[in-house]
Amino acid sequence: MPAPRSRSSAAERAIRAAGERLTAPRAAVLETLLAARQALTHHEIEQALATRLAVDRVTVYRVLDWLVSLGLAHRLAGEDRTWRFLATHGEAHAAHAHFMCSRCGRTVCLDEVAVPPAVKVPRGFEPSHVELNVKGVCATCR
Amino acid sequence: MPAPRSRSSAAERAIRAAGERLTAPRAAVLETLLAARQALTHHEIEQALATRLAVDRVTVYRVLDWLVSLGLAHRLAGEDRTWRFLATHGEAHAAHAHFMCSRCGRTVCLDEVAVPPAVKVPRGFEPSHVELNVKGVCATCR
DNA sequence: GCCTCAGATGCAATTGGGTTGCGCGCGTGG
DNA sequence: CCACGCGCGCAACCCAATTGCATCTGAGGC
Repeated sequence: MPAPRSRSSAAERAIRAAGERLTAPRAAVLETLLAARQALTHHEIEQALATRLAVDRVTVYRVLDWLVSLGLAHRLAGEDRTWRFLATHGEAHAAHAHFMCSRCGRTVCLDEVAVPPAVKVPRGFEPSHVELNVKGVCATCR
Repeated sequence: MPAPRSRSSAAERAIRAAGERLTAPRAAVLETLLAARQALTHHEIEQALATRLAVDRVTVYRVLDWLVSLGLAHRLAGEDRTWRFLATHGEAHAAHAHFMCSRCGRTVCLDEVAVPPAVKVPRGFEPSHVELNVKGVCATCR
């Protein structure tokens, strides 16, 4: 049960809780990610921000890197060779599946699909996490 | 039981069998892929070719695209936003897992890991194939 | 409330993987 | 051996992402 719209947004609270400096670009980017129902490209984030706050392209990149390093966001490499970002909604979802549309690049989480928690890898290799990606065509592209 | 080095290489035979024009760059690229024990970047392929045949950068890209469209090769998007290619050794391996090193990008097949053949996706979505990628650090990078 | 400064931002230039356009060359079928 | 259409090489281009640097600012200390 989220508090009935406190003065500080969930994004701001998360940044404060992490003991990091709270700035307008950071809050805006994280809010955008938290509100998204699918993985967003850098470009999509920039567009979403445009209506509320002018943020430099480079700053968006840096904020995203920073969110990833803090564990507040995920970075996904898509088929179109662009990064897509996803907020980690508190859940430390170690592993979860994604659906990636080969036509439009749209990427959504598949929470119902189980991802093998551990896999057998060659001697000396050290796995950090497992990604299960389903490629195909999304509903709107069909 | 491969034939004891016939006049035509496996690559040449595969191209002929596909009813496609056989050219030096095509044979050389496919031979390189078939000999590789891991996924190769465009750059790695170019380097491997350099010792035996001068092939233009663009030609390598086009040959690779062509191999993929013929189903003779796979294309993988890596974390470093570069394509990596893998020969499909005859096996129509619909789904198989890969290990990707976050440090050097090295990508190898994990034949022992089972990939779920079918997954549940949202209504209207049409999955074509499933990719299971294990991210981590490889033996040489540790 | 004001000062300070490490760290965040904005701007411009750069990198690098990948792609495209086009004329020439060559593999293949006749 | 010839003709033709596809594949090749060259050069220019595209664009996501990165880097360098000067300026600005959030947040703790006074």
